[in-house]
Amino acid sequence: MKYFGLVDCNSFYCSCERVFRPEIRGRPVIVLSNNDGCAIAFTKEAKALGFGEMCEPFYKLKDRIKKHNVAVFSSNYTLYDNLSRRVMSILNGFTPCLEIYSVDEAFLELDGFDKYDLLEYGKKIRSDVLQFTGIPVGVGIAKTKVLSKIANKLSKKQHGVMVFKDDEEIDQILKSFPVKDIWGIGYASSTKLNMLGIKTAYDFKMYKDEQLIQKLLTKAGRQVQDELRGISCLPIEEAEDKKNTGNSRSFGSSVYTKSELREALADFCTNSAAKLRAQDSVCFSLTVFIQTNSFNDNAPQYYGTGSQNFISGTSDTLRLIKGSHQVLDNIFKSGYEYKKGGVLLNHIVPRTENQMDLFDEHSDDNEKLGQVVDLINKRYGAKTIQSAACGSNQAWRTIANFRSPKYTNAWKDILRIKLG
DNA sequence: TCTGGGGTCCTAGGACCC
DNA sequence: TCTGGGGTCCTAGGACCC
Repeated sequence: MKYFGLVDCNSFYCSCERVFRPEIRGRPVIVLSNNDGCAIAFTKEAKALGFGEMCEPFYKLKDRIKKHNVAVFSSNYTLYDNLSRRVMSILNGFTPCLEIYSVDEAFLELDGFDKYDLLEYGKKIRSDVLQFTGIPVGVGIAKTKVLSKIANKLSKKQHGVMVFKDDEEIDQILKSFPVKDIWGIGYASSTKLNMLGIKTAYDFKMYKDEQLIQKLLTKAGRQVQDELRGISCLPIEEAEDKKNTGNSRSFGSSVYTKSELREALADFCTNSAAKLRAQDSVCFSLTVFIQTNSFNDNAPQYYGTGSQNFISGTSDTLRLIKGSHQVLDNIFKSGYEYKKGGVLLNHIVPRTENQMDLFDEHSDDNEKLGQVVDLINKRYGAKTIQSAACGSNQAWRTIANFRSPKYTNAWKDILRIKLG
């Protein structure tokens, strides 16, 4: 019998901050999004104080944060990525078949493991991850991915581990599990299901008219229904190369000029190209967008977007920057207050499948330049070397007033321990 | 010019996820 | 004053072909 485990890190970003700051354990912690814009992660202590609404603007929370002595951090993605890798490497020791679903979640295939005590196995996973990384996790184990998600959610009340084995017990749980909280059922689908009188996961599981479900929720919704019934439709998916990638951000402060946007786009291209090279791929097309502040009702609004195709695939930062600037020339309109922009790379293929073009002047892309830049930045820290097009003025740079040190990847930030 | 049936490929946009 | 970023999958429909 095959089982699926879902391991999910508790309040992951907050837990990462706590690993190197023992004094804030037990204290409420909140982590902010880019530009310290809004709150995106909360510990259970913070939730108990009434925080926890996803993406609530930081400025609205300031007074309450001060009142309750909440520890606040800007997001520190380098730290979170690093700790995520450590967690995943521990999990890899528990199964040969691991799917890293997100920075803080992974599915484990447990094929033939039911001859062991799955509850004990779950506890062992939990205690090992905590011991070796300092990150607390919850473990849910069931016969399908959708059910393991539900088990995981309930594990929070069960000392961190929940195993679904007994069918009657599962039905009891599904009867009090709202259909809108099922993995794969979002707002649109749950509204449709509610209109059919389906309120709980159990209602959905037992609903007989499968053709209607297929029609209303498409194939994806039908698979969720079967997964609730214990019929596995969603296999573990091995990591694959990204099919699209990109980089976009809200600006630290508003920008008005084309030259500032050129700098920001150069920065986005630099980040995106590094991602491409990291998976040894090239892209054939690039999309740029720029937009004004949609929250400001009083200012004129504009959203500009445009694309450019490349004759041969590329991961050359300089070529991408040049392309993004050409698109910008087409879409830029002066007189607007720009607040956000981004670059998306499409039609990505492995470098080995790149189609060269005899008449393309770029066919001799300097791959080695990119590789050397990546190596230098890896060894000496991000942005040690970059294109001058990224500029130095950078009013658009992200604001991060509460950023923790790079404990795991900058020599100057490594903790020192004094003995005696 | 009109008429039919069958097929592929591509793109935009919706829905969902963390 | 201050409002996140990065993905995937699916479907409908247009363009094109025989």
